[in-house]
Amino acid sequence: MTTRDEVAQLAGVSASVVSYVVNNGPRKVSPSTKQKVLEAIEKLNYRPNSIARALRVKKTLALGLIVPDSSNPFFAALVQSIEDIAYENGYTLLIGNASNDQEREIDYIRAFSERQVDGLLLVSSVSTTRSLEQLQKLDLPFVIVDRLVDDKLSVSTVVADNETGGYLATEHLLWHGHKNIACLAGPSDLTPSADRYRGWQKAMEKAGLEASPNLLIRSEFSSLQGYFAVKKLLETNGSITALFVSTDSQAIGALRAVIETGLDIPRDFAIVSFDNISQAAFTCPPLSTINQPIEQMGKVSIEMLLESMQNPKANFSKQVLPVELSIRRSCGCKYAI
Amino acid sequence: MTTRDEVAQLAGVSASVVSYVVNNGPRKVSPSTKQKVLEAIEKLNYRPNSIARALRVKKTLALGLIVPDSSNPFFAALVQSIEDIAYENGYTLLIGNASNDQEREIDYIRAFSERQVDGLLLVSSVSTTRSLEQLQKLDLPFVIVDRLVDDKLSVSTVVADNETGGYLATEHLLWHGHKNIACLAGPSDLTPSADRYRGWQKAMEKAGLEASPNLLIRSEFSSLQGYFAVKKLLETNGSITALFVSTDSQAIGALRAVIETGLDIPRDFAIVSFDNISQAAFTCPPLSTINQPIEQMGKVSIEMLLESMQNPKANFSKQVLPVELSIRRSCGCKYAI
DNA sequence: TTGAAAGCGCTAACAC
DNA sequence: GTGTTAGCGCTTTCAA
Repeated sequence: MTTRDEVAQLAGVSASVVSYVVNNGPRKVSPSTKQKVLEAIEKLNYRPNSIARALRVKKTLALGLIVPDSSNPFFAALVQSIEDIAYENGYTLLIGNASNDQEREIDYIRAFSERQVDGLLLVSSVSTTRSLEQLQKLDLPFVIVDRLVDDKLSVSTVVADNETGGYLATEHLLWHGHKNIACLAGPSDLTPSADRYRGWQKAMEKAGLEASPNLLIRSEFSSLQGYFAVKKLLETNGSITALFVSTDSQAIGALRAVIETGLDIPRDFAIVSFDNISQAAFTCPPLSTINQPIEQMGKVSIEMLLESMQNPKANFSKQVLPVELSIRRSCGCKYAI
Repeated sequence: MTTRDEVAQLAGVSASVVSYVVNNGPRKVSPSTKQKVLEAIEKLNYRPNSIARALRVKKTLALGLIVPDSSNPFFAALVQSIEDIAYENGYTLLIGNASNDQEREIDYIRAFSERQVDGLLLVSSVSTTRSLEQLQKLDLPFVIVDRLVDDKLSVSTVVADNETGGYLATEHLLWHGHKNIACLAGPSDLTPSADRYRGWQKAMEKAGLEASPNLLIRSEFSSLQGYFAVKKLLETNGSITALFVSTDSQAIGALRAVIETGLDIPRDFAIVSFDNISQAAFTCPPLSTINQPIEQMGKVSIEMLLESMQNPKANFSKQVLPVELSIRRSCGCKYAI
């Protein structure tokens, strides 16, 4: 690797001048010397060492992102959207897959902070509290994504309006005339899961129906677990005619479980789920689902992070992004895609 | 941020001793001083600055990974498996999504090398040649994943046995009695796509059938593009009864296109695809597909990279990983999942 | 318009 | 067993 000093030597100038031309500043250099430097850079194929630069200026232009499961389509889409905006802003993304493991998550927080990332985006695997403790004593700008934290804490968060989403989904199922509407929720310690569940509950109660415990089942956020959960539900409860599922991933398994019992969707059984991942348009039947503005979520997250990087611990904000029902076929509506 | 010098001062020792206890070497320190240092570290909540360390030792313990589209389920799975092994080995992953854009890919190569990653894993978006030029003059260990390069080049690669996969898939369709077997390939400049296509071609020819151009269609690697391509194919060619699709993503769209024409799969029409992403088990009907050993691919890639990091430009290797047919329902076989 | 020099936080070779 | 010191490659202030 060639260094700045070698360039300086070849160009016959001092090291600082090389720096000025590489960074276009902070001082001006005469066109002729600039030319010489540029030629030397070209000739030696010089590339500035950003590690050395980072040490000096105390900025790495790197951001950390930790997610529970990067191959889950929802997170994959979120990661992509975040990566995109990071790239636009000249930042590089360090990615950590916590694999739904709290220890690993905390490990990554530490590793990324040691690597001096300028900011951190975190989607917690389990509860956010322990990671929060870790982060608080780290003096590292961060924002919590897709997880709600105690309102009293001075922590920036961005989430979708999960409760409203659960409500809208259930309401739509009620509108189709269903009364026995079950809910397939996710793990209870994740706030999106809890909020979507609450939305279902409220819609049921508003309609004068009981959100009874035996209408509620839970599973991890995967198609396979969704499949098993619904399979079991249908074996024990034959009167159910509709289901609100807390993620599209689970719904993909749910569809299969329902179909295997010989029921036709949507004729005999309706499903509305949540997320609107791109696969939702290609299930059979296509999923009616609550659209989560994934791109916007990524965009807002980074914007908030950059904001709090400029204004360290000044202001924090809690953003709740709107959701809407995206109608396809699984709910019983007539129109396709 | 507290630094090593502050720790040294509080513990009443020299800076090097702090270094020795933090790194468990290279020199021994007496238990008592070690204790003092540890206490100071604890008290000040000291975290070593790995940027400074990297500058000194010329190792960042960071690896770069560039993929064409991180939200594509296949790449998402690949990224996850690579991240996992990187983590096990104490490396952090910088991730770059090229968005199928050659310029952006090259941009990332440059950015990652400036960041002094210890090694790079690349899945090219378009042709690998331009990126290869860039990499060659960079003196950065790298391995090309899921793309073949000219055998004569001293470049390490790991790919699945795509041609055999295409052959096996088509052979299975032939075994089911199909004769008019079309092929939905991917972009022709990507080697996996070209190789899978060749597998189809060879199987057809071996069976004495013509791999005629009007049995071949192409689309990008997405469900939506797969859908459009097959839709068009079926409109213009009514005699086709089976289809080999070069990726599961495309096949998900293909399934839908076929079903919309009123045909039943697998009764009237059979499909075998490629990749065996986790979603393939949940389509309807579930996809029979060529299993690509994604985890192993990640594992082997990193191993090869670590190898060539230790042995700079000494030896390179070209690994071809075996594939196998994973039978579900879309091909016409009777057994499920 | 440019050069010299200090120093970012760390490691490790050289002293003792 | 421990302290001192010379850098790693860079930015930027201080001088000229």
